[in-house]
Amino acid sequence: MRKAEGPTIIDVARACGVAASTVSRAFSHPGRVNAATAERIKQTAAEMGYRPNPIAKALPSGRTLMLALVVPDVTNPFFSEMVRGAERHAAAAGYTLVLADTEESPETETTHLDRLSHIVDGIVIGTPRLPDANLAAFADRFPLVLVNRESGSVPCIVIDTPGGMIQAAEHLASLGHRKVAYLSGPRASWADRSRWRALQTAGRRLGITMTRLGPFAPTVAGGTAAAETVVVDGASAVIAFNDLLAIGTMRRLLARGLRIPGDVSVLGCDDVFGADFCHPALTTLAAPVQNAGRLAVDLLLGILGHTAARGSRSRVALPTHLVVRDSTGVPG
Amino acid sequence: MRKAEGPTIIDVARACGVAASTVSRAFSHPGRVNAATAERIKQTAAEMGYRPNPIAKALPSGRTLMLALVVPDVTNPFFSEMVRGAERHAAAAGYTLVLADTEESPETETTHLDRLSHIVDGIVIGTPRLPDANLAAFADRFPLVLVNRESGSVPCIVIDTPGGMIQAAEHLASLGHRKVAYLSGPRASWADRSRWRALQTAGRRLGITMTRLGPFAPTVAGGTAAAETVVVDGASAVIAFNDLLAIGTMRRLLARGLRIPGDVSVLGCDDVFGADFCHPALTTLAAPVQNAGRLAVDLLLGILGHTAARGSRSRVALPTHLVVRDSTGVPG
DNA sequence: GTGAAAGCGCTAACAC
DNA sequence: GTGTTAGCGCTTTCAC
Repeated sequence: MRKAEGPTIIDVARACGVAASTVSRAFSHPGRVNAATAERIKQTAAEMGYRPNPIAKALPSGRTLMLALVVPDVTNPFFSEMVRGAERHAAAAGYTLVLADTEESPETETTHLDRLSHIVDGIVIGTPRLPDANLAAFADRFPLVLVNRESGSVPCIVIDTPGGMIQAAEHLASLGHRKVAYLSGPRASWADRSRWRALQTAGRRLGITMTRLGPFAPTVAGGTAAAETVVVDGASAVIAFNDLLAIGTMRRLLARGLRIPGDVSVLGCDDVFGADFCHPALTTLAAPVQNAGRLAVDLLLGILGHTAARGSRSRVALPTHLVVRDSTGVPG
Repeated sequence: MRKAEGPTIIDVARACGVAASTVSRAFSHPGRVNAATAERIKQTAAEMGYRPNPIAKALPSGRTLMLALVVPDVTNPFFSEMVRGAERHAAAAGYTLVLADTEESPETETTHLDRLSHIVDGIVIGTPRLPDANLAAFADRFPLVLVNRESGSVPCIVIDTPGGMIQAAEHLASLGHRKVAYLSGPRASWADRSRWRALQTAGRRLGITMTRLGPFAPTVAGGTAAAETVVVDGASAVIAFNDLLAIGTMRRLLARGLRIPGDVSVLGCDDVFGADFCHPALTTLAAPVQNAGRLAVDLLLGILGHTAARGSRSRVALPTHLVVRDSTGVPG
């Protein structure tokens, strides 16, 4: 913004021969003002090119009509999808979206949360790395919605990957795998813990030996280290924390001369951009990420008192489904 | 934000036995206040947990310390990279980044620009779809920086893809290709026009027959249509507007039983996420996108009068380089 | 060097 | 219904 911009509410008021407050009402509470004058005001306001100043509006009302989305890594397609879902829904509701990237650091996460809380009306935070205590404390004094993380009674949108993990394990079991490795992601990640827990349970039930390898960086680059560990471990199939890690692992495995799925079957999580055109095409547990972003904003708007959703359940679980492609097959 | 939050400047002033204006100065213009009192003020402010209110600060100053980045598609990895570069640099300079997705629509672009101009101090817009006239008019009354688009004297960061196109054409010529097709992107795109122009020139010089196919959607999905056209056209090599289109084209070509690069060589632009692990790995013209995002913010900050860069050239061209992988080879 | 006071553009009681 | 009058929290002359 720049000083001395367009006309203010006062200029419009003067032009219409009414008080500034009437102009304000004409816009904010039409109905509390004579229909005819309201129309006349809007008319001249439009002619004068009057545009309400969001900042000035925010000061007394305490609401900026801005929402923030905090993610650990914008370049990760998983989060790009989330950003899109959130941005779309926010824009549709008349909100502006502020984006913050924590680059996987809990400290940056705190800093951003702190700064943003004075600027926006509410925050959606994707796969937070902060401890439960901090999250709870923050949510206590500020509208907050978590995505892909459960923490006390803080409202959240979770993707039921743990549930899907069972399906994934069954898929591998049916192909004949008896020794499966889980390539874990960030230790601070709630998603990682819950996935591993689900996998352990499924393994026991299906008679599969489950081992947990890692942690590895949840990126394509992280797959290099993961692949080495896989070779040593000797599992006939691996389930990666996410698709990026799975893709990176495949690349390295292939480079080391192993066949996929012949020697090792690889299964990812999320079905992000790239999972279908990598080589071999990745079998993965598809997550409705964009939808998660959208619903998170929806939940937040509900908390802010905009939607009928007010007071409804504050934990939404989204189903996943297994997409079988070419990276999994019978062992040997 | 929420009403009745923490302590205000007045509370701090009272606690220190000074005037509110002194507290204000202690933060905004230290030096214009006694060093000792300034220290005492900051001390107690910290103790009381005082946090300056950005909104209140923005009203009189007219500066919100927010910047906006407007892109046509956040889920496109090309723009995710740009977002990251911009976000990082903005955050480092103490600015908050607002993100807007136009979803390839010029109308939405206008709407966003309009809305944002009242909220942020400056705007970076990636590969705008708006006509030059609109862009110029807007830039005239508001700090604006273009990325990947040149328009009159509006400050911009351009990636020298046209220059790189020559290199790409030479690469194909040296492999023996004599008939090359350009798979074009959005017609409203400046990048598309300049790439095609460079290609025509290079084609003439190298004795290559260049044909322009399309336009196609600059996405993986857009590649399906492109591939069909390529088959009909009969070119031995294609250069796609971007990597996504190239990847989509390869998928479809492969599905139709053609060999790459045997039957058709495919060359992309940008070297985005996925270009290295798609199949076959894509030969592409690498663009320093993240850097472009960073520099765009830098240029904008310069315009806002923050950096020494003030008054320096307002058009920065970034070099590209060809990354040869497996999707190009000798024809036949 | 510091205090008092007048806004920034808009909203929200509270009168009339 | 509409005008008047305070602010929202901070910055910024302008005195002293």
